[in-house]
Amino acid sequence: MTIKEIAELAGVSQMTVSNVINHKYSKVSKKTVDKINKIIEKNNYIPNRSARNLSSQSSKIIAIIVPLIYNDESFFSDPYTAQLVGLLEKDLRKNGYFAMIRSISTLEETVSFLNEWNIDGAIFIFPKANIDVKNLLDRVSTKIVFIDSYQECDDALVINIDDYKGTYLSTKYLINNGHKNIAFVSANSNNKLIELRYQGYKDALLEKNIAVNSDYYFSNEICLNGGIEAARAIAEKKEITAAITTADIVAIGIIDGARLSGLSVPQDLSVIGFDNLTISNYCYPKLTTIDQNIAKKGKMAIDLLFDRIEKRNQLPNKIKIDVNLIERQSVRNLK
Amino acid sequence: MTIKEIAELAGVSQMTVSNVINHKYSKVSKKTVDKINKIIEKNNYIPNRSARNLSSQSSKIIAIIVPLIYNDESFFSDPYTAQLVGLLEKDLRKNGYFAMIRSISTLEETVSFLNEWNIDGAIFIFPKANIDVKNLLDRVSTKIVFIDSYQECDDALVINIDDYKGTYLSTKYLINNGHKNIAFVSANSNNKLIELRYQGYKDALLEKNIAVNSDYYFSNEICLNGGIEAARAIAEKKEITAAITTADIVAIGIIDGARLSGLSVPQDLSVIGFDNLTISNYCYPKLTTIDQNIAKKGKMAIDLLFDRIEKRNQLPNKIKIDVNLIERQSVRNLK
DNA sequence: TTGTATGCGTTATCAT
DNA sequence: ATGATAACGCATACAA
Repeated sequence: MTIKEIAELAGVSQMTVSNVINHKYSKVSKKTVDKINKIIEKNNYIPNRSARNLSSQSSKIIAIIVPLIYNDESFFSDPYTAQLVGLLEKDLRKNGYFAMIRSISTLEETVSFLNEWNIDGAIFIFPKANIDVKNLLDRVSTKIVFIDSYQECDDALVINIDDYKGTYLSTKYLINNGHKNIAFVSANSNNKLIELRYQGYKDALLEKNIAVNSDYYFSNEICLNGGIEAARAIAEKKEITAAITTADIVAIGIIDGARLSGLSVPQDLSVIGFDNLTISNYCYPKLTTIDQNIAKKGKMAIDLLFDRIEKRNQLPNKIKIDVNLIERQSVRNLK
Repeated sequence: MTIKEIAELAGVSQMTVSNVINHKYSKVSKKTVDKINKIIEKNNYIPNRSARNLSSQSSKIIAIIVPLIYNDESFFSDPYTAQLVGLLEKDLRKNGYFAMIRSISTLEETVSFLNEWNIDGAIFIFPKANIDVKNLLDRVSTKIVFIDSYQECDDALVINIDDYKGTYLSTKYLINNGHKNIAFVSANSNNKLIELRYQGYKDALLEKNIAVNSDYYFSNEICLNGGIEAARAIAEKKEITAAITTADIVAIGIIDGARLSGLSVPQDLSVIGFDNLTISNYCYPKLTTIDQNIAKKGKMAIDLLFDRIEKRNQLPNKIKIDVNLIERQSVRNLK
C-alpha cells in the first residue's frame, strides 16, 4: 500500500495525502483530512520509512552508541549502561523516534555509520577518550550528545554529573566516620573523569590534613572481577580500613573479594560505591554509594538532543547533574 | 557524495559503480573494479542506506523487540534481558546488520513497525503471551525468531531452553539435600513457560513421594521487590526450608527479604535461582542456580534468524537449549 | 485548497 | 563488460 493508492482511493492527488500524513492541516480542508484519514485507517496504510528518509534527508533514527569494550564481554554486562539504554529507548519512542544501538570503536566507523543512515541524533555513552570530537562534529550533521565525557571541545553537547563532588562526598563521609587510610579504587583508564574523581578524593583528605598516599590508589577493570582483584591488593595493606570506588559494580566485587581474604564488610573494611545501581540496594551488605540519578541523566540527554534537533536552542552545551550520597550499610563508624 | 559523482570521477556509468559496491564482480572487469574502489576509498564514499533500502525493498535492520513492562521501569532493569541484548547487537554487527531496539506491547504496533521499516529480521525477547503469532506472521515478511516463547504456532521460529528440566533439577537437588517443604516462587504471569517450570518442580517432588502443596506456590513480579515480598510470605510458613524461583533476580530479592524477616540464607532458608546471571556469582551468599547459557541462546537465535534470511533453511523451527545446575552457596544440606 | 513536476540515491531490467 | 532508463515511495517547490 502506497501513497499513490491511497490518493486514488480518495480521488485526490498524492500531495494531499502526503500533507495529511504530515499533519500539514493548513494546506488541506478539514473535510478531505477526515476522508483521507478514514481511508488510511481502513487500509492500514503506513508510510514507508526508507522513502520518507530518502526524500526528507533525515531518518527518525537516534543512535545510541556504546563503547566496544573487553574482548568477549558485552557492554551490557555493565548494569549502569544497560539501565541508561533502557531509559533512553523509552523516551525516544515517546518522541516518535527509533533507537538504533551500536557498539563502536573508531572515529571512521562512527562517521560512516552516522552518515550512511542519515542519523538525526546520537547519544554517546561513556565515549572513549581517544576519539577526536572536533573532527567528528566537522564531518557529520548529526546532533550528538555525549554522556560522561570530558572531551575538550566547546561545541560538543555534554551531560555530566559532578564527578568531583561524588568522591569528595564519599571520602568526607568516611573521614567523618573515623577512617584515615582510605583506598581509592578506580578504572584503569586514564581520563579526565577519573582524574576529577581522584581530585575529589584527594581534596577531601587534604581538607582534614590527611596525607594522600599514592600506594592507596588501585586501578582495575570496571567489573566485578576488577573489584575482587582490588580487594586482594587492599587486604595486603592491613592499615587500610576503607575504600571508595568509581563504580558500584566494583564495590560489590570488593565486598566479595574481601570475603575471600577473610575480611568482612563493613567490620573490617568499609566500602563506598558510585552509581547507585538497583542491585546495590539488595546486595549484602547494602551498599553506601553516590547516587548519580541515572534517570535524570537520561532525560537531560534526550532534552538536550531534541533541543538541538528541533532547533529550539535554549539549553547550554554543557549540563552538569548533581550527585548525593546514599547512606546504607557498607560503612562502619570507627568512632 | 553519491554514486553519480563517483561514476563521473571514474568515467563510467552508475551501474558499474553499483555493481562494484555490491561485489558483483562477475559483471565488471577486474581493472575497473580496482579503479572504482580506489576512487571510493579516496573520497570516503558510503552508500546511502535509505536509497538502498528503498530500491532493494530491504533494510539491513534487525529489530530486537522487548516487552513493554511495568509502568516506569525500563526493561533493562532485568539484567537477563540486558545481557542478551548486548550479545545480540554484537553478533548482528558482525553479520553486517544493524540493531534497532524497540519496546512494544501490541500486535498492531509490531506489524506497523516491522513493515514501515522493511525490517529484515526480528528477535522477540520473552514475548507476551497475548500476541497472536499466526496473525503476526501472516501480515509481515520479516523473519522472526522468538526467544522464550511457547506460542502455539508451528511456523514460528523459536529458541527455548529446557524449562521443565531446569526446575526439575533444582527441586531434585533440594530434595537430595534433605528438603521437603519447598516453595515455588514464580512470575505472576500465566504462561506456558511458568507452567512447564511448575511441572518440573511438581514431578521432582512426586518422584520422591512428596505431596505437592499449593500453599507453597508464590507468585510475584519478576524483580528484586517481587523476591522480597515472596520472602515475607514464605517466612510466615515456618515449615518451609527451601525455595526455588524462576529468576535469579527474584532469588536475590528473597535472600534480602529473608534477612528482613530475621532469616538467613542458607541457614534458615535455602534458595535456588534460575538464569545464572553474572551478579549471582557475586552476591552473598553466592547463588546456586540453573544456568541457561545466555550466550548460546543469543547465538542460536542469530543462527536461526540468518538461516532463514539467507534462505539456507537448514535448522529446525524450534530449538531447545539444555540447562544445568550450578552449585554454589545458597543451599543448606539438611542431612 | 489542491495538483503537477521533479528529485532524493540506489538498484533492476534490458540493451549494447 | 558496460550503459541507459525506469522504478522504489515520498516530499519539496511551484503552479493553478
